[in-house]
Formats: sequence, C-alpha cells, structure tokens
Amino acid sequence: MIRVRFAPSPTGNLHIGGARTALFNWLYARAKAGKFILRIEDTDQLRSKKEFLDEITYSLGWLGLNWDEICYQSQRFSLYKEQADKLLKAGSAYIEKSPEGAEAVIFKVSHQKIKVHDLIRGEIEFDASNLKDQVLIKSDGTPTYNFACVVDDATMDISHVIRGDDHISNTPKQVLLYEALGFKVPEFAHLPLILGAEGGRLSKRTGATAISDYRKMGYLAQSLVNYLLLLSWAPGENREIIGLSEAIKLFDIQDVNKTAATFDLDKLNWFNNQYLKKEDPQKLAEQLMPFLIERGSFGKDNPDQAYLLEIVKLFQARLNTLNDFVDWADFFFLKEITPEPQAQEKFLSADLSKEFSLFAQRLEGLKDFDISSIETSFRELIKELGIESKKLIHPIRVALTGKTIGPGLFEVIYYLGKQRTRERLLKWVKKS
RNA sequence: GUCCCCAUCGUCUAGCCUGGCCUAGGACAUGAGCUUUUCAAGCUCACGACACCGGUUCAAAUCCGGUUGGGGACGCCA
Repeated sequence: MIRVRFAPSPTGNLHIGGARTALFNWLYARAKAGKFILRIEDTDQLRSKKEFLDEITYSLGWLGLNWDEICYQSQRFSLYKEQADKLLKAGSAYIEKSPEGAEAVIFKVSHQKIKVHDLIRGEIEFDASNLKDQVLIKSDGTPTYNFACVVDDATMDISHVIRGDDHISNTPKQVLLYEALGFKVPEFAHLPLILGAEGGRLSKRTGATAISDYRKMGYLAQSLVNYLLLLSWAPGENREIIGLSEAIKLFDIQDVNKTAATFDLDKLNWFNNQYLKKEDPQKLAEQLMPFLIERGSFGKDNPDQAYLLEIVKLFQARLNTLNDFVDWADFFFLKEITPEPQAQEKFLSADLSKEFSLFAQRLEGLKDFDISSIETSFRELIKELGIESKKLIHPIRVALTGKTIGPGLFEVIYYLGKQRTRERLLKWVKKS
C-alpha cells in the first residue's frame, strides 16, 4: 500500500512550493490507489497559529487536494519521548545538560558512508563524517524536526517521502535515525524547487507566494493546479491543458524532472484565460459575485443575475483573472462613471456636441433597439456626416465606458440600454 | 568555507535511460501580419536553445570526465 504525506508547518500560509509538493503527493497517492495523509507539523508552539492551519487546509481543499487522514505532531509528544528513550537505552543517544539544568537528548552520529536512493535522482551518497551529533529532544522537551519526522513517517507507515529538494541534506541524518530505531527506510523522492523570476527562492518580492493570494487575485483553482502540474513534470505529446482527473492517469513520480523551474506569471495568466474561456458563464457569474460586491461595483441589495450573466459573456474571452472583469466591466454596474483622465484627454477634448446629440436622437428613434439596428443607425450617421467611423467610435466608447478598451461599441450600447447611453452621451453635449 | 543537487530557446518543456529518424518539436512571452471599432480572443508567420572543454564512437543534445554557471543545505526552525 502506497502511503504518502504532506507535512506543512502552520507557521505561515500555504505557498506555491508547498502546494506543488502537496499536489505531487496527492497525485501519486491517487494514481497508485494509495493514501494521502496530511500531517500538521506544529511542534513549534510559539510560531504555530490556528489561522495558518485554517488557511492551509482551506487552500488545499480549494485546490481539490483532499486528504484521507490528518494528524498533528503536537498530539504525539509522548511517542517521540518513548522513541528517544529507546535510543538512550540502546546507547545510541546521550543526555546533555545545559548550565541551567535542562536536559536535551542528543543522537550519536556514527561516521560512515550513507547511500540514499531517490526515485527522481537515483543514488546520492553522503559521508556522515561531515555530520554533527543531532539533537532529538530539545531542552524544552519538544522533538526536533528530523526526529519527529522520522518517528512519524515510520509509525504512520509512510511508504514514499515526497518533498522539496531542500530536504536532501536532511535525508542522511534521517536514514541514520531509521536504522538506529530499527525502522524500515522509506522510498524518497526529492522534487526540484520552484524558483522566483530573479533566481533563488520564491519570495514576496518576486511575486505573491500564498495560494490564498492567487485566489483573491481571481485565479481559478484549476488554472493554478494545471500550471503547478507542469512545473518539473510533463506528460509528453505536447499536452498542456490537463485537469486533475486526467493527470491521475498520466502521473508517475519517477517522471518528474530534476531541474528547478522558474515561476512565470505570464504562463499562469494564459492558463487562467484558457480556463476562464471554457467556464460555464453561469458558474463564472457566481464566482464573480464576491469580487463585485467587495469592489462595490455591484450592489448586494439587488443583484440582477440575468444581466450579470450577459455581461460576463461579453468579457469572458478577454479575461486573465476574475479581477479583470471587475476592473473592466464596472461601467455596466455603476450609476455614474468617471472617465480615465488620459482617455478623456485623448478622445473627449474636442467638441463633439453635434455628433453626440445627433447619435442620441437616432438611438432614441430606433424602433428595434438591438445590436445590428444600433450599428446600422450609427453607420448611416457617419455616412451623412462624412467622417470616418473610428473618429466617432472611440470618443463614444470613452463617454459610455470611461475607458479606451472594452467590448465592441454596439454591444456596449445595447447592454447599457437607451436610457444610460443617452445620459452618458448628453453629458458631453454643450448647451448653446 | 564544507557537503549536496542541477544544466536544451528569455520562461515552462519534448527528445536523453535504449547514441543515427534532431537542419532539436511544442507552449508562454516578444515581433509582424490577417480581422477590425479599441483591447482581448482567434488564425498565419517570424525570432529564439543542446553552457564550455576534452574523451568514447563510423556517428553525441543523448554515454564518460573535467571546467564554468545556477540552486540548495549546513539551527535545541520546520
């Protein structure tokens, strides 16, 4: 039975790197009909916080990485004590007293060569002569990371330890402990790290690191998972758009690359655009609601769902994030708009009173207020005025939307409605 | 400093194990064009890489060695 675990410490949010580690563990368990265990490494009682724990479990769930078992190291302290005593009795560990009288348990490192088999990298050899004796139980009575990790992985029957590259140097220390405790050494697979754009670790400076930040920016869980999946792994055949269920069929931990990958927001944006385009507009509208309400562009009192749905369809293909919709479509929901200064400067500084009022009149007189009738009447007007269509289209767009970019003008007019179109046009007509 | 890991377009990667099908394929980004009513989307095209040096071989991106470069770890943090 394959049993893998993801072991976050609740001293911070779930970040990109952690999520990828969780994803590969989860995938391997699902691909091999094994178990995926969530182990909370909360031995540091000062830095561990409930809010981080909640954020981590929420984010894992949001990504779709469900766990079969969960356990907390803080509830297993007696087990670590017990195992430390075992080593003490066997003479492979000793007690060190601090000047204040506190006692710590230290592991005697035997000087030998240690071979570690890694599923991704093959054999890695270490010389334990480079290692110092290892603290097992700190003087405050809590276990150290390497010790708790080994005791847990062994007693929880973890068959494969899949974790970040940064743990490679912990591995020989842990192997020594497995052997001293008489436990079977599990298989190891060390995943390459995800690097920031400037090389080096992903950090706040190189972009957001918390999964919840990406959720708040309006990325879909599917996009993030799909993107993370393709960092250091590829199914071949030039396949890129791969969902979780499809990935289960294709994934094997041994196919993971050895090379560190750089996190690239542009590619994530592309994935998000792909998924956004395919999403059911109704579902998209539902997901958009919290974003719209938070931004205040959408009243909570009377959200017109049917209207929102139409507007969503108008923008769907051009969104990179859900936030883009909030930024770009606000003029459909706001009562009053303020044009962007540069847009106003460029397209509304000339006096277009005559053109605007003529067009407003035509729209007013339209029998059928549908997209093609609106366009026909506009085309007729510019023909009569003898001007180029774009000379008028851009100023009208700015007057109606406040922006220079957006959906086609005639769709904008249609969905804005006669009333609001007229009001926004006449605002720029000088009374003589 | 010591130890460890890694090395194909700017980025993610296919190919590497099992040398020849590689004039190295795809995607993102970038540039150009089509369309046009702006921005997207879409379509077409372009740009662009086997880090270097040696070895093995009839033949090396692929196997071996070294150099260089990048990354990681060296806590009574996890």
